[in-house]
Amino acid sequence: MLSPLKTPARRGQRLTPARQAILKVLGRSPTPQSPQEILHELKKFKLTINKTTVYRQLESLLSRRLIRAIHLGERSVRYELAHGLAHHHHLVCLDCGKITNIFFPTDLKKQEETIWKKNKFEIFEHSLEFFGRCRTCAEKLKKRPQHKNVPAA
Amino acid sequence: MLSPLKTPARRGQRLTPARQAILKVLGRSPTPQSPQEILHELKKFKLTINKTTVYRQLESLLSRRLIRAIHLGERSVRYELAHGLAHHHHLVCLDCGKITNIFFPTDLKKQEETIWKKNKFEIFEHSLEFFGRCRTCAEKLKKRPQHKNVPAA
DNA sequence: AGCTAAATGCAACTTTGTTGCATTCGCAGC
DNA sequence: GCTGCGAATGCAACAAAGTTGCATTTAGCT
Repeated sequence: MLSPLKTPARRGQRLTPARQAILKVLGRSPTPQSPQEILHELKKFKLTINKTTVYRQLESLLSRRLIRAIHLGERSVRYELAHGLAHHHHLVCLDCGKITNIFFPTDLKKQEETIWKKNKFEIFEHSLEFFGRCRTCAEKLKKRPQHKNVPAA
Repeated sequence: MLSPLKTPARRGQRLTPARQAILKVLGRSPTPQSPQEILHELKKFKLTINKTTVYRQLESLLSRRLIRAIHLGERSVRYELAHGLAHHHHLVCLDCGKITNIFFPTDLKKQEETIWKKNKFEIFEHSLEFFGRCRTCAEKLKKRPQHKNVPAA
């Protein structure tokens, strides 16, 4: 994360090409994108945007709740449009890294209430991600039984 | 994560001072620790262990399922003993960064079954973390209404 | 005690994200 | 449409976190 901005409240006032392009990239992507991936996508649009700008725009968009940060256990954080999709979670394949969105009602309301009662901890959001092996990798495994990221216990 | 080891299967064969010390640090800590924190703790034991060794041991311990990796939206991954505590989740205060373990039955079995049926995605593990504000920070806020990491929408 | 491969330390390196500062540009007011 | 202000950008240098190659040490076997 970037450190606090000098004038955080004023950020995100202008509709600049960089901001538009980043939103466009995120809008087109079905799954959350890392800063590196965004940078890479921007080049396809023939827009060479400096990485500093990308990081700063992502922070601005995040602080205004236009995008959400997703943590899938990688070095980079991923981002997705906050209002692009209904509330959902992610499946992460530990073999190929593929990310899939899943939509189903996770009724955590009761549990969030319990936490509030027990711990007096006020919950703003939660993160629920599933890690495992996707169908494609499972089929490959049948043919050639070997995989890289999931060593035996 | 480190790239695949040359001989991953053979790692973790010896009981070395470094391995013992890292397990001791994790065993003493109530909440998951980052590599930096582990490194810092080790110094308290008058053990100066190289960061490379720490990263390699953590990977070895992880691959043997002696520890678990926890991702709380920071740059670093955190680790905790795999068998130290029953299955649990975490509360992360966005104001002060405090981490709390919570133990309650999250019945995600049905949902994991649904995912298997629908997506043919085999789940090995899940990650459920709650982000918000702890009691202490909430009380501070009453006195001096200001906080840093949770800008208004 | 000697052997061998696992484990370690070190330095150099890569990747990812950050900061300071000079310059450019969106846009509100004229 | 011009102008001025401050937001936004680019660049280069920096910082933090993690990785690699390789020479050396050491745990655990015989």
